Amino acid sequence: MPNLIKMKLEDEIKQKRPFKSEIAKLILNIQFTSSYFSGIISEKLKPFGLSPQQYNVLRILKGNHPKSYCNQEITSRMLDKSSNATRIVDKLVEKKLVSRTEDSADRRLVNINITDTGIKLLKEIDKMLAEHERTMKPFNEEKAKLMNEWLDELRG
Amino acid sequence: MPNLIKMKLEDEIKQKRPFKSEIAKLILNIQFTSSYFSGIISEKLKPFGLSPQQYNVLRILKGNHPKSYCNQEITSRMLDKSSNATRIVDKLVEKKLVSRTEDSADRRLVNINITDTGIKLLKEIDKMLAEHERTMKPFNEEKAKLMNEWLDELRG
DNA sequence: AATATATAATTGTATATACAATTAATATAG
DNA sequence: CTATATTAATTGTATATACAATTATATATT
Repeated sequence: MPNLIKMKLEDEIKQKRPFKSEIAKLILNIQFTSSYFSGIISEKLKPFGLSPQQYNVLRILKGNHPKSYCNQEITSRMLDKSSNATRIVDKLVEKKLVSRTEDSADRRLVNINITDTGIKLLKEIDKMLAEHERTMKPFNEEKAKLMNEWLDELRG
Repeated sequence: MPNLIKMKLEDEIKQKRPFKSEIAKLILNIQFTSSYFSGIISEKLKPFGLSPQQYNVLRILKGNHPKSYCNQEITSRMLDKSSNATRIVDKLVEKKLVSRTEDSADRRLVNINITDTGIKLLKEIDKMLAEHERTMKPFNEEKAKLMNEWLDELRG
């Protein structure tokens, strides 16, 4: 039901009293909407055996392919700054989607590359996501652009 | 640094290529902004010994005080639908912020109430949060209202 | 060059989350 | 009225997260 019709935040979380302010409501709404999309994305990724975080890291690495990124370069590009890149990369190495090599110039660093298998998997996932987007209700690009600016401002 | 000046999402996650669309960017921006606020809120709650989820549940219960809510009524009102209300309530009971009583009419249900200690703690937290809001850069209420509508639409 | 400081990654550990399995009580069907 | 299905909460368990501690290497200081 929540997916089919537009529902106000108050209805989704069954809040009775009005919010103290639109901004107070906005913070909750952002958290709720984020969790809503995480749920959907996580569900869509399940058949591919990836968690949203693993997918995020794979995309970061593909964005720099064929060059590598070290651990901290990945961390600084992740959506969730507090997560542990080492362990996420562990999982991706297990699945042979990325490879690790020690940096010869600075041996503290470890260079991480996406493999061909990883690139192929990402292509499949992107195809699936594009398909999914087609089934979504269209949302105005101009509105999205404004919202992006306002979200940046809200954090600023 | 990210807290002091307005920074675009691309800079925050050091993305080089432009996004495929404003909407694709928006989904990421919502997740990033949500994680940003969660971090702040979680930090602010730490001195009170509460996690964001525990705080969320306390507020839900206060919203219905002096009446109780059962487990599923709490779950349906939580921001994150997939979390386990039983365990969060466990923690709150340990801290004597809520109490549990078996429902006499339907013994499958457990009625959960916020205690006086819980209400007092929430008052302190609200005071602290109001103080924090005063130090925040003001954000236009009208913009916030529009964003709330658009977020609802985006999920719809 | 030896020592201290800083940086990068990993590891340890407690807590939280996702989700299936279980238990207990109630509602429904034959 | 008994058997079955449904509902509510709890428990089990694997995985993920937060964050401190550790290890290894590099840089800076005397």
